[in-house]
Amino acid sequence: MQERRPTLADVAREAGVSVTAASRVVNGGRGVAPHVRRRVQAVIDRLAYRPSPAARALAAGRADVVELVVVDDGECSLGSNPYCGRVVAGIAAELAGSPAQLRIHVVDESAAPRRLVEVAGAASLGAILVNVPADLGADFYRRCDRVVSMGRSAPRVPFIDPDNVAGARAAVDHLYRGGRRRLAAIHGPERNPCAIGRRTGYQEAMRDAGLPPLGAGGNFRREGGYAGTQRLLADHPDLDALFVACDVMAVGALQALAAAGRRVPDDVAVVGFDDSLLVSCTIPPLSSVRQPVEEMAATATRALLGGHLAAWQSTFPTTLKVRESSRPDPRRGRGRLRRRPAGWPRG
Amino acid sequence: MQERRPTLADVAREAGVSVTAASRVVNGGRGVAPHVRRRVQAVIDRLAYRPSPAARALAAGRADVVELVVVDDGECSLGSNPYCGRVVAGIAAELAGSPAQLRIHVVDESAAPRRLVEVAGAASLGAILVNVPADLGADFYRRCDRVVSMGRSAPRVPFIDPDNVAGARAAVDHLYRGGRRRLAAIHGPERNPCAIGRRTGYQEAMRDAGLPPLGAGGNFRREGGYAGTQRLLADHPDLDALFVACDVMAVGALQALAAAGRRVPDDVAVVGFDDSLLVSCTIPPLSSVRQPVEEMAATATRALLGGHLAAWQSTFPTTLKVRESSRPDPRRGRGRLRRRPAGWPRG
DNA sequence: TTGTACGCGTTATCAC
DNA sequence: GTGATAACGCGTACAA
Repeated sequence: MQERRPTLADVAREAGVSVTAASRVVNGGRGVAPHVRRRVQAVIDRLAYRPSPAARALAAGRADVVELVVVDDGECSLGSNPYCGRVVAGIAAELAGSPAQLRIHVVDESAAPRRLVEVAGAASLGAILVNVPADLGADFYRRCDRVVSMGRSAPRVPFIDPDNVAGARAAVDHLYRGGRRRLAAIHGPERNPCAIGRRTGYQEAMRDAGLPPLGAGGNFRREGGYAGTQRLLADHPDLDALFVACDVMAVGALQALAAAGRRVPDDVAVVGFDDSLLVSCTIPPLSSVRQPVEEMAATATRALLGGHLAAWQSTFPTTLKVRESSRPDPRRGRGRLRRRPAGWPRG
Repeated sequence: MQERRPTLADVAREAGVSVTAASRVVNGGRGVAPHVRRRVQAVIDRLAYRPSPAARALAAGRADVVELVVVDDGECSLGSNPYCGRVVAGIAAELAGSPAQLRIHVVDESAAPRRLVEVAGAASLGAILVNVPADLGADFYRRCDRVVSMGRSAPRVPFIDPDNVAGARAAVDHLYRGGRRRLAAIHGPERNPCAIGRRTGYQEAMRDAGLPPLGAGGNFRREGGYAGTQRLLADHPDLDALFVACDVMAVGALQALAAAGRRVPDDVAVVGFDDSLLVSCTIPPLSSVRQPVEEMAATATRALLGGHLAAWQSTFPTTLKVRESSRPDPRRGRGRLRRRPAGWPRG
């Protein structure tokens, strides 16, 4: 179907120079006379020469490939979780224009330990980890230090994460200012680092506000949000606000509230976390704490390409996106607002 | 950080055989004495030998890589469209276990013509195309015949698609049996092959039912669903069912209906298309025509790996998933025209 | 059945 | 500034 692709040797011969010179031109290397460079470049364009990634990888001992490793535990799979897609989009955007490419490994939870060893051994530019448990992250890091974890991992593993604590605090703050006082939360998985941060933020903010924390445990699934809301409604029928640790669960919460006959936001205000594509799909549209996943993934990618990763880490600010699900109820008067206690977090 | 990875030569030396024999064992080739095979295999395991993809690609002239090409036109980006994630998941699942890997190219609409040429030129195992317009698909096929388009493309380009026509018919059928007679549709982009199939199915089914088609054009975005629904409500205030060409638009439709004070499914039944993760996020849960995207992507991948792609094509059955948004209204008799509920219409 | 030797397209080292 | 040339790790005719 296609002719043999032109090689560097073809270019060199055609331009009347050595392959070394041609290689230098291709790679923008130093030590080539300007007129030679121009001549070679012309030939490259004419032949539509593209270097062979395989040969380049073999010779250089490293491939221009960023590995994306996603551990699929049912909650976080590419097919069913908006987060993963955003990560891919962010990496892809950063890689566009560079010769580097993105390779994806979706590994089943059970096969993860084995598969991660393989990927770590074969990684070149580096790897980005999504939903990789801390112990496996540490293991990976031991084998390959060119790695960034999306979200905190084991202590020394480079990571990038959103400011979960501040995000949760902002959500509580916003709900409090809207006059809500029976302010409950649905948390994520017990030991998930993101979930821990969001729970901490909620608890700190509630303590600062002098309110009792009302929490229900959960996973990061819709069903968990639904069940958690049912439990909370049973235990605290008078609750008037919900902070939910992720959008997917928040969707379940909205459904549970609707099923229980509570109006949103009139009876109960709801704020989710992630600001995923789901927020505009609910009725009413969901307030949510935005984490800039695409930018974070792009930053992680840049860090990998850059190289200096020793103890690298980065925390991105989160921003509260207020939508219909948490508009202040006009019936709640300002008079019901408590005075701000000392140490109340700034917005 | 890591020792030099063992090479095939290491394995051969360690096992006391030639590299050829070792290579045969690695690749499961024929012509190796059983006891030799076992001995070599033992060494491979002991050294944890993994063949170098780069060297293999260079020597064999082809890399074990499946290229996924997604044209990002704003409607179909990995970050914001559930469909793309499902494709990735399907390919990844099929590739798990094989040495082949998945490489992702998200190409901007404007850069698509240029980028597709590059990918086609460098493709090895082959490519899977998502949201690639027919003309570009034809162009790609001309340069590289190891390609499958997700959804119909230009005439000779191998493709895999859901049975859009039958899916749409099933949706209309279901709504009709639920007693709906003022049955409108919101279509997808004018020239999108999937959208065309769904529109055709709707129109055929309506004709067969002896009902006048009521259609509004749209894109595949939520806003399009919202606007289309508003238009339809304005033009046909008595409509009692909506078939929407994709879930994302259906979400918009649900919102528009809610804003207009129409109850779902009591006043208006809604059926979407795709059965994406959105269906369980709406209130009420959305009936939808399921297309098995993951399986389709896996099948496409298998086809690529298999090789015989000349004029290959495959159409997958769609199945209607009935949920709350289109439950038959008990007040409606089967086949009887509906009675107007009290308090309607308004606005 | 087994082994030798060359080629794949590129980078990098070192002489010129 | 330029150019031979040796790796890089593997597949595979071809010879034994």
